[in-house]
Amino acid sequence: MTKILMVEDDSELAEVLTQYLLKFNIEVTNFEDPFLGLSALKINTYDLVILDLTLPGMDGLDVCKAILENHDIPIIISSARSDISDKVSALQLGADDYLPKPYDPRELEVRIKTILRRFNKSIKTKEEKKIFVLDEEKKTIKKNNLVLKLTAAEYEVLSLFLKRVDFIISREDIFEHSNLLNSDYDNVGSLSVIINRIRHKIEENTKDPKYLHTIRGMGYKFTQ
Amino acid sequence: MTKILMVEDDSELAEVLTQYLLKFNIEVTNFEDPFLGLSALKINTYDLVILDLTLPGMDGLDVCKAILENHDIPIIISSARSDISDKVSALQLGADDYLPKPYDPRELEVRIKTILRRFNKSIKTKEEKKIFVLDEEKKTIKKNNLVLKLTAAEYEVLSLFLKRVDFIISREDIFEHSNLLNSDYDNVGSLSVIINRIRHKIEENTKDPKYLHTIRGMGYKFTQ
DNA sequence: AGTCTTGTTAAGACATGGTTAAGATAAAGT
DNA sequence: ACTTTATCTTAACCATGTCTTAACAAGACT
Repeated sequence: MTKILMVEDDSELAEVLTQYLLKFNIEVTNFEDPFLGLSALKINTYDLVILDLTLPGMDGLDVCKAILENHDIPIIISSARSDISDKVSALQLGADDYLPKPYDPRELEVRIKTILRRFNKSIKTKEEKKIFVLDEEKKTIKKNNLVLKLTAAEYEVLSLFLKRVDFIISREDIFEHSNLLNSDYDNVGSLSVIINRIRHKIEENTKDPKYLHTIRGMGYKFTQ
Repeated sequence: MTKILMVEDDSELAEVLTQYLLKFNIEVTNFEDPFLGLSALKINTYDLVILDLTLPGMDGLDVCKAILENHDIPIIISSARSDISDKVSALQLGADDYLPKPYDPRELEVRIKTILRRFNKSIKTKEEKKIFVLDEEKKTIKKNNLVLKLTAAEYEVLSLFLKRVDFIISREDIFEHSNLLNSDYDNVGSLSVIINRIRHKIEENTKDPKYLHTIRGMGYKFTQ
């Protein structure tokens, strides 16, 4: 979960952005008062700051400077002023991006991700990247939030793959971990038929699978 | 001196920017043809790429993708199109910034500096940047965080090299430590074919290998 | 009975590793 | 410097084992 500190006095806008970003597993905490924001930064850890420059009664750039002096955290400046000298001075001061209002929330979202990608390459907004979701209780597997229509054996096999994403699973392993399939280690032929059927349900092009890969001589591997 | 590779088919604009950025100790090399730019990137080292999206007769995003696949270099997209979906897809692809034309050269200058500031910082933080990473559990080898598509025999051989970086390994040794390859010490010919195939997957220029070196009369040596 | 699911089979598609031969390259000999 | 020789590279091809897939059979469930 990515955590963001926002300093924005327009509470309505803040709420809209908070709701929007939440969809992408980004948690926003807003402070209308920049000093409250500054002290929150000292207590909690955040991944990024979104700072409104056009704060009433004070210079947002000073706040920006104050943050940078004490923290190594990326800052995105958001401002109603869009003239070039503002942009230049904010970025020169150390901000990482400058978004003139009004902006599209989608742009904010990708810019956040772009900056965090560089800042810390290991920030993987994991949840949103999951195309396949296994629900063991309901015994369903969703692809892009759509429940796949799988038979019992297909579910059994695919769920095993989902529990061991990126690992090579041998045919024997699949038989071992599945109580449905005939535990005859000989009939590997039937397994390729099941794999084939699964592929037809989850892949766009079964000839060139995106998710369920064959590792020749070893078994299969699932990649999200 | 900061070196920048620019791909821009408007030669007039390119000239203006080159002159402007030179004042700030930034050297710009422009290529009107993106493929020339791509090959220049392989030969020389640059600190950043400025890529014009609206290239005639081709998709600039493909160029962007091609660059990112082979290089870890910041990219600023410059485009005459300013609609949100273009921005979003470019940034999602891995670009570091998106500047809609026309823009002020001053803004370009500070954005270059902003990105390089972060980029250099993030390089400093990652202690060891291993280019090749072997994951014996998953039976994968990554080059720059990208999983290489290797066959069983190729994996076997390359993983041996990765375990003995900087050591000369004789052909016999390779056969000994690999259970896949025919243990006929005579058929050294087939090994050079495998080496060749590995080189094609990991080297930029197989004629002048950066990693997998031939030690004539002795064997091979791998260097990270 | 009718439908759905799983297993069997067999043809053939495919990837892989090996073979070969021509050519490139480097070292050694003259 | 030149030729010779040994060594290595590389493209093209082939044999082989592996995997896919369609069609069908057998069984299970409704």
